[in-house]
Amino acid sequence: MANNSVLMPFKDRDHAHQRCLEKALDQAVKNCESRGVRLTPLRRRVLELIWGSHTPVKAYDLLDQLRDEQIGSAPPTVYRSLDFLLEEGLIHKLQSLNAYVGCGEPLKHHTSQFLICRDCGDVAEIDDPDIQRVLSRKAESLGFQVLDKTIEIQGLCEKCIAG
Amino acid sequence: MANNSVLMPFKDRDHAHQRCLEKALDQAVKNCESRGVRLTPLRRRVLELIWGSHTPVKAYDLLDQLRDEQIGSAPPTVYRSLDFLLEEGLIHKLQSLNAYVGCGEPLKHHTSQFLICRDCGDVAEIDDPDIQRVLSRKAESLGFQVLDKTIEIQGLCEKCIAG
DNA sequence: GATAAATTTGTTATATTATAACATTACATT
DNA sequence: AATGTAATGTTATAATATAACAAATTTATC
Repeated sequence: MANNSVLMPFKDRDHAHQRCLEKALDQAVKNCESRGVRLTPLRRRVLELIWGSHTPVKAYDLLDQLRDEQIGSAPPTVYRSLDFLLEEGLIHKLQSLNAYVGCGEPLKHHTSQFLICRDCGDVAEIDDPDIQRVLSRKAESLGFQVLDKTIEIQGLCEKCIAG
Repeated sequence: MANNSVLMPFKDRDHAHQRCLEKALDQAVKNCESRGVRLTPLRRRVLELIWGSHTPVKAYDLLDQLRDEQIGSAPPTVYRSLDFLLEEGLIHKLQSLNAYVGCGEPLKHHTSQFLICRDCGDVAEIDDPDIQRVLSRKAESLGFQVLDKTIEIQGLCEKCIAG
């Protein structure tokens, strides 16, 4: 990849999504082991369902899928799993969509930036040092202590512009 | 003000909020006239209520206030007014709070950046050219066409850090 | 292994945020 | 006044999320 600030690219024609799902699950298992937290079957399944989608997933869509599989049955089931996965840095919530995506770089907790295509719904996760720097510098200059960042760019991805 | 990229500052001890409410309302009236859209009593009142608060306002809080005044009575009343005000660039929605704030620079449609204090709830609106530039440049380098931006920094404002 | 403690999940109920659909009223133009 | 358009009212419901408490499971300790 030319640009190493891209944590999760847009999914082009030959993007092998099955592989990145497997990779994500492997990493999640390792992360949870090393942190001494439990990636239970339920939590694991929710993470799989999120990674299984090419686009951000809504909580109640997850709930429907779990119900189809006779796992979990009520909103708290899903929201607790989402809370766990968010807490462990395995997924992100997109505030402008009320939807969830797998984290492209779950090894470290971080803030990142999202490019959201309004046409195809696909999302790219990036963490650009220039963006982080300019935001931190600005906050600092105003005496503001940064605890978290929500950076979501809505627009059209290259593929959709090409038509 | 030292830094002219600040569209709406944090409200310090001697911030005369009544004056900025009046200024905002005056500007809103003028904007709507010049655009040929109607700032009806309801819409105007919603805008006043939003500006009347020092912190972001929730839709259902607005609804409660309107009910107290025997104006409007149901959610659509409020959401329609909010939609109008958003459309006209007179307010902004904070996606990470599901709440609304008056726009510090309603003369032009624009995207801006928000610093949200988790302690006092106060919000500053800025529009920093460096931030805009670095985000635009990054999007462009990925072939992404920007239509809108959600940039919300959560943290602690200077006052609250000082304690 | 039995027991106690802690964590996770189930369950029911409800809170919060937002929109759909259609009726009515107000305003603007003729 | 008649007509068309925009705004608001009204009822119902969709979509997102959490509270509170019970039951089951896992982990730690005896």
